[in-house]
Amino acid sequence: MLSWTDERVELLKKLWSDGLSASQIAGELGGVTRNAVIGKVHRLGLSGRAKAPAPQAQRPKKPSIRTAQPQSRPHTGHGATMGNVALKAEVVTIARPQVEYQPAIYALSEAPLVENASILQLTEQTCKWPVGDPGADDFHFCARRSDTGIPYCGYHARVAYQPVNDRRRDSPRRRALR
DNA sequence: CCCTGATTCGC
DNA sequence: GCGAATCAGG
Repeated sequence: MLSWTDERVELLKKLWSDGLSASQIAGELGGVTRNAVIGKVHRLGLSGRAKAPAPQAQRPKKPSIRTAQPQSRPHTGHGATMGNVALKAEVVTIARPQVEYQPAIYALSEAPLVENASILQLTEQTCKWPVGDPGADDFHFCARRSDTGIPYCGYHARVAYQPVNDRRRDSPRRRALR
């Protein structure tokens, strides 16, 4: 069993005060259940968080990396004036889900916000993709910018969620329609 | 049924 | 001290 080292306790305190749920913290720490986390929180006297964990209520939204489908396309060949075309194009642009396009904007070559980032240095704006063997000394997190509302940079978002898309493509529902 | 934190109690 | 089992609740 992994013991509560000073480092792990420190991380627990940080994540707990950040409003993460016990199960989320257990997932970050690894090797412990949410019950263990809650038990530790109580023994540390941390129960009763200052701020509400926000309305993160039910399951976290799974960001979709599907290829964006424009709601409409400007009809360039059917008598629309230049002005109309421009107007439609503008509407389409506004309707674009930003998450879908961010991966194309963020290249893997961008420098991490924090070099060799430890989990303690990750924020809402840093990619949480683990790099290397978690047991190795040089283990760290990607930490490239990710302010798209998803926990990964553009590159790792593709890596992380592509399998989900594949599964969706082969869902029973889709097979039935084929 | 998914999830949440709180509590108990054998280890 | 630890955490699984259990409880009460959203």
